[in-house]
Amino acid sequence: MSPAGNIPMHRRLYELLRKHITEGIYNEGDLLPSENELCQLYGMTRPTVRQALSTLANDGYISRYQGKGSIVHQLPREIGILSVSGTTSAVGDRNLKTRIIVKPVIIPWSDDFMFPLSDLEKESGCVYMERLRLLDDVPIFYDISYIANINLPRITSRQFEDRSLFRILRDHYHIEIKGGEQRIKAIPASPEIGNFLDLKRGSPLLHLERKMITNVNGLFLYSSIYCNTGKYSIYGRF
Amino acid sequence: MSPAGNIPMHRRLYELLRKHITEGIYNEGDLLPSENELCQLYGMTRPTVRQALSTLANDGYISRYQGKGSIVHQLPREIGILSVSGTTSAVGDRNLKTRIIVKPVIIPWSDDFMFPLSDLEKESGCVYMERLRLLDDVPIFYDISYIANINLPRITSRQFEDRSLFRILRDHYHIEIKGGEQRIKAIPASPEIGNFLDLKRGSPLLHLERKMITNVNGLFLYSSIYCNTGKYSIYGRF
DNA sequence: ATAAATAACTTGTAATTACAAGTAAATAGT
DNA sequence: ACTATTTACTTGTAATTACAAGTTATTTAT
Repeated sequence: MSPAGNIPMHRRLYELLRKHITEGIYNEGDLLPSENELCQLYGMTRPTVRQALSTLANDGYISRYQGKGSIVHQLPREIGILSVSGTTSAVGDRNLKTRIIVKPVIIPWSDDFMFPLSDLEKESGCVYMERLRLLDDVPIFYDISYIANINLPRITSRQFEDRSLFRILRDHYHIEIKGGEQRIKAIPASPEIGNFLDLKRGSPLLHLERKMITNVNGLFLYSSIYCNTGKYSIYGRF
Repeated sequence: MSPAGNIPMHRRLYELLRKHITEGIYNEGDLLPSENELCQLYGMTRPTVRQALSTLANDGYISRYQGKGSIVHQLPREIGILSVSGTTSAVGDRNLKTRIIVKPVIIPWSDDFMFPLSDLEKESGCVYMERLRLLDDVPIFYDISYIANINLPRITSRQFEDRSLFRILRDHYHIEIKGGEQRIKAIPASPEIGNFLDLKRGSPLLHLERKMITNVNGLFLYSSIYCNTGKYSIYGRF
């Protein structure tokens, strides 16, 4: 393996192993090939292999034990960056649908926005959209997205049906989510939100406010997510 | 700096910088000294320094930017491993109180425990306790803890008032939390829980089920946390 | 047969070298 | 005064070497 395509070798190995783990080539509890074996297999040196394994461990895909090796974990499936774990059975990608409630429009930012905004963001205006996400045809997430309109040509005319916002940002604008912060609350369902999520008014609802950091300096992705956790839980590692 | 005390150099640098960040020697937005400067300052080489900075970045204390440097973040205060961010003002350690509802007792594990248990855990029995945690004299967390009774002499007779369970485990048993997993739900308050948290029956309540991994092999700490998020939010980074 | 010592693995730590790529400030040219 | 270029600095990537430390299976001695 050589550093072609401008993508670093450790990143390529990370993606490859991650794919093998998520696709089930390695299963829960399996030992990954040793560092030296990976070096031979993919023609790279130990620091490079170790960097890939270190990232995998940070992301929770493996645990590394001195003298023993790297053990594989099977994480729950993810929706966007949110993980859900069903109370009954595992969640597969197949059953996930997205319905657009408000197509992307450019609006001014609200004065009392949930996160502080930079001057650049305020000047640029806000790309706004609302989406409903269903699992097994049951509405789970009501997702309101905000992103500053900085170098996002033709964003309002893109096809968002059944495609992740994250994927569109990555494929068309080379924007990737690198991390972020969030606040979590339990709130009573308002009549409007309750209507979308099939919940009675006042039913407990999970509310997340998130600010996501991208690889583009000064560009952040914000979302306000209402989540019906009656059947599924939000799952996370720390 | 030499690898004395059997603690690796990169770890020592990590702890030092972390201390400087949490104590406010570096503030939000500050640039850390460059990698080469840190090398000179502490007499180590770049890979070692980079390993320390990499861990700091993973733990959310800094963000690293190619060509620019490492920028410091001031994280919100933490209660145990849970971060809370107030809707009004910052949360200080001073206002935090703990009230014991059920003193530590040894009981058998429930048959339908929230996480699967190992045979060793089942045989060992369960140290059980219930605590109420208050912020500014307002009850915020109702915390039910479970831990397998493996090598925990005299655990039921320890003083838990106003002291963190984490600190007791660390100070008396050399047990440290290394990570874990959690499920988050919004639920309606039951009369009992509502009574402790000053909430009407049916009010939205945040419920967390957590399994925490320790440095002791096979020993896990479980907790079921009910959280009144009316005034404060659970805060997290990812 | 059992137990202790050994050997052969595994990952962890650390120094060294070299260059690539991104950022920001100083400089030179208009 | 402004713009473009250069320069100096930052972190990122990658190979190489050496040894330490933990785990496991094998071998050896009892």
